[in-house]
Amino acid sequence: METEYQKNAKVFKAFCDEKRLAILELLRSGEKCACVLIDKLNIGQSSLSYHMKILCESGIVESRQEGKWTHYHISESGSKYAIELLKRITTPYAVQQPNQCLIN
Amino acid sequence: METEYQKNAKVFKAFCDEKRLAILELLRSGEKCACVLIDKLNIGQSSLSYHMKILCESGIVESRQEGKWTHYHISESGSKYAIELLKRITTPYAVQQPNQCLIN
DNA sequence: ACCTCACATCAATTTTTTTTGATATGACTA
DNA sequence: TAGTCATATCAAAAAAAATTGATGTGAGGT
Repeated sequence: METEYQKNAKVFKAFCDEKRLAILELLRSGEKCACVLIDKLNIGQSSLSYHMKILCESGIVESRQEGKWTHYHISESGSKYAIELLKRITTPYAVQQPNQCLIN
Repeated sequence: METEYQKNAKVFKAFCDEKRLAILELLRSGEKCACVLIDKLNIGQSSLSYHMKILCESGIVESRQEGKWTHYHISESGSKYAIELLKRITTPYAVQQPNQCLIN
């Protein structure tokens, strides 16, 4: 069984590797075919495939098949989700303070 | 030399491990001493120290010395920075389109 | 000054992630 | 339907991250 923490960690795996950040940077300018990414990034074919799998599993990237080619693009909903999640896990929450009302 | 990608990856290293997410969750309710964290998570002393170092280096957590004790808390500025960074790297930017003006 | 406590650091080991080269799959093409 | 191309998957190797137990360090207490 996957814990909440493992599930959330998976989302941020997308961003904790420099190769994947480089891939995302390329995708920022629009959808790219795998072959273009391989070409621009100096990376082996199976290595790219591995990273794309992680990016897709994180929800940050989506793929679209077109004949033989696979095109990848940044998922708007996935990105929004990650941003909200990041906000949530870094926001302190109000702790039940001992009652400080003087008349009690 | 550290690339921009390596530098950014370091920020998100804070969030891609379940133990560190568990630590952050504890810190959400307020500053905690290392000994409390060790106690609440089931983790060795040197292991906690290792994770705290990564969290501090990411900028997400800050530490405060008080006598023998080290207290850790979530850094508001570090969190804000991470959120802005995440927004930036997942936001597609407008690409120079071929000029589509009909009179040219 | 010595002892103890809380934590950091280190070195060795274990575990996980990443890379690599080989092979599989599934779509187009001749 | 045989061949080729793009990509996924696999297994082995390499590299990086995490855990562990031992030792170091620096603050307080006696």
